[in-house]
Amino acid sequence: MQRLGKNVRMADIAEAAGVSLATVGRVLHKRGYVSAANRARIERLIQTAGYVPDKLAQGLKNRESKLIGHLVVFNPNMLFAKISLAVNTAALAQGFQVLTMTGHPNLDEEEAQVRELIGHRVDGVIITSNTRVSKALIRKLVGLKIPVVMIERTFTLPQVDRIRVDDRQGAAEAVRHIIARGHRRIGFIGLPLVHDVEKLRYRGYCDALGDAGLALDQACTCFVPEYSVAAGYQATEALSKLADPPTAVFATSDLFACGVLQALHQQGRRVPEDLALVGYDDTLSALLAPPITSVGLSLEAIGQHAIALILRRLGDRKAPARTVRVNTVLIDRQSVSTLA
Amino acid sequence: MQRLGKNVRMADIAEAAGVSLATVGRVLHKRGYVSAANRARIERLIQTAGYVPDKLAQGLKNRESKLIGHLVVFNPNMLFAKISLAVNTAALAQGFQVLTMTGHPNLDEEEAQVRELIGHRVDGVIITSNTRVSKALIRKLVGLKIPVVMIERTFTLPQVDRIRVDDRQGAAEAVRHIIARGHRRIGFIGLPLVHDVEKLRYRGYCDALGDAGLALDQACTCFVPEYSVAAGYQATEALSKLADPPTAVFATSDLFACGVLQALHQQGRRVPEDLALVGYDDTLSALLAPPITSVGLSLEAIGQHAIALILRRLGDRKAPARTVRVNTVLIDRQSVSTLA
DNA sequence: GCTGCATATGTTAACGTTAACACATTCGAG
DNA sequence: CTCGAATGTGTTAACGTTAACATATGCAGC
Repeated sequence: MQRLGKNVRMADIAEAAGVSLATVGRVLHKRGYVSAANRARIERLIQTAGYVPDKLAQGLKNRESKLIGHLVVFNPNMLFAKISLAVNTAALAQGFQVLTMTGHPNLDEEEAQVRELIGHRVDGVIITSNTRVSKALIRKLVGLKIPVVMIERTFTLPQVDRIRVDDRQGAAEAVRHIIARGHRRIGFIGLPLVHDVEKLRYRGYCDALGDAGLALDQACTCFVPEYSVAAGYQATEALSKLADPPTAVFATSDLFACGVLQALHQQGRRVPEDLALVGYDDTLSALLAPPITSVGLSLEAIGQHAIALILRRLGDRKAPARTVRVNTVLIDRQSVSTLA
Repeated sequence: MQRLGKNVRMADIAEAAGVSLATVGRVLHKRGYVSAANRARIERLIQTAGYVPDKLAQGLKNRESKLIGHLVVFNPNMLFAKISLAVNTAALAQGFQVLTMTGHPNLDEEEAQVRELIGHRVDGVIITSNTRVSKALIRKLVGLKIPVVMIERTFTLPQVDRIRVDDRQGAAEAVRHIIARGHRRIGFIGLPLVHDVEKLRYRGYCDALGDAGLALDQACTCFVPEYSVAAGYQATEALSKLADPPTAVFATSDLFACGVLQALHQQGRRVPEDLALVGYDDTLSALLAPPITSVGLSLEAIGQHAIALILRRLGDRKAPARTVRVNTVLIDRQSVSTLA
């Protein structure tokens, strides 16, 4: 039966068992009637021959590839790599594989990547926040009836589901934690408010200050151009130079927290003694010296929801767009000192 | 021509252009004769209709999926995520997509993952060092004539190509760098020598000491059970308690370096003033306070070689096994002080 | 001894692409 | 004007799987 160096086919099993393709198919799909004797024989043959169904043929016939596309850009703190991992894991649990496109897409490449996914006839596409993928391109996918899920992207599109992290609440919780330890002047490091996600984190920061009756001091808020260590470093230097510098800093990314620590190290100051520090995304915070309190995202939940949303839409292609909210978890690592 | 919500097929193009499938095929493959008029018309139709060839059908016919499997386990420092990224990028440049399996495989799962890849009829499989994938399973792939490339795994198997990083040289260079700055007692933190990769790094450490005429002091070498921050922390505490503690430490992973920094922070000591430190893999070192000198791996080279080896074997399935060596790059970040 | 249903199996036409093959037409060289 | 390239196009049989349809036997109920 073994055709040298070739994959075993249903036909090979059928021949060896002396039955037709259909009977083998019935055993494989556990559907329809097969005599006990034949079933046993076929199952044994499948085992010993190491038959594995050809997903290409299955896909061609069934019009489904069991492949899901994931558009994402990895960044230095590898948050998106972790999301990618979560997506992969959740997909695998449902019998899907993930094609991850991690480009740095100029707008041409972006289009090429989507074409690539369409070519592979992916059953769904997940688009994460830090890609540029345009509405037009998403509409193209929708037009092809390919379910699309966006993670942490803010615009809405008919028949496109979304996953949003409750960043406002997450940030507020972090800042409340700082306030509870007695801090009154709390610095903020984040991206300009043109980024919706960042807007939410900033609002959460404001919420917490407001709830505690603390005034928002513009001098304490640093808006930097990009997620990077260097940006955190520079922001910290700026904050240090203030006449009345903050005693604590809330950073909207662990990358910023790294920069804060580097700046402090340079100045010979320490966390938490000289400055309290809380980061965001919990990607690096456990690794730093000292380990930093940070706001963790529920990555597994994100992955599972992404797959679940695709599955749902695979069942009902014209279901109304749904937005799933995912919460955050404050992970306390003692980088916030208690102030007198 | 548009069949609502369905992908455009060659047949649709052919019909619209008033030609046969074969003619469209000739345009698509740029092969054979097509009249200029027809060519232009067909090309335009392909454009406007947004035709994308079905890789499932192509794969079924051509017995190639344009998919490459990658077996890997992501670890906390995300080194393997970065390798994964490099592999993806290199694959894409050659028209391949990557199916990444990032399990924490008990030996059953491992088998299931490989079956999954076989099911998708991957054109090749890349296996990275930190998986458990057994020889038996690899032999199965070889039996199916699927090219296999192993990254940083040490055993040899006929028709299985390998990529090895020149860890011995990389470690030696790092330690020589430390010695050049005047250090004489240099600690070592690494895994037990049962791991071949670690064995090489340890040998490199010994090489450098030997070349400099320095004695190897067993007391300065810490073999810890796993790559982790905690292990680095504990090793540092142990080294600190020595009567004659080292003035520098070479760690075989940036994760260890993180632990070293945490331990020093705890003790109120500083890098590089109180201890020189060099890490390995350059995954985290740039983010730490202070940034740490580390041995970088040529990730892009690893990715490109992996794909190139698969391509080569796709051309000649019974080519003899080849091992490609990839070098390292010492990235100096001033975490090694100059001793008197 | 039918009828009808449960059981058991086989045949065949897709799915979208490719490539081998066949069949035209044109044109230049002899 | 005829032969053989060169040019241009069409037909068809795979690739491996699925599912609709067809067929056949045995047996219970009447």
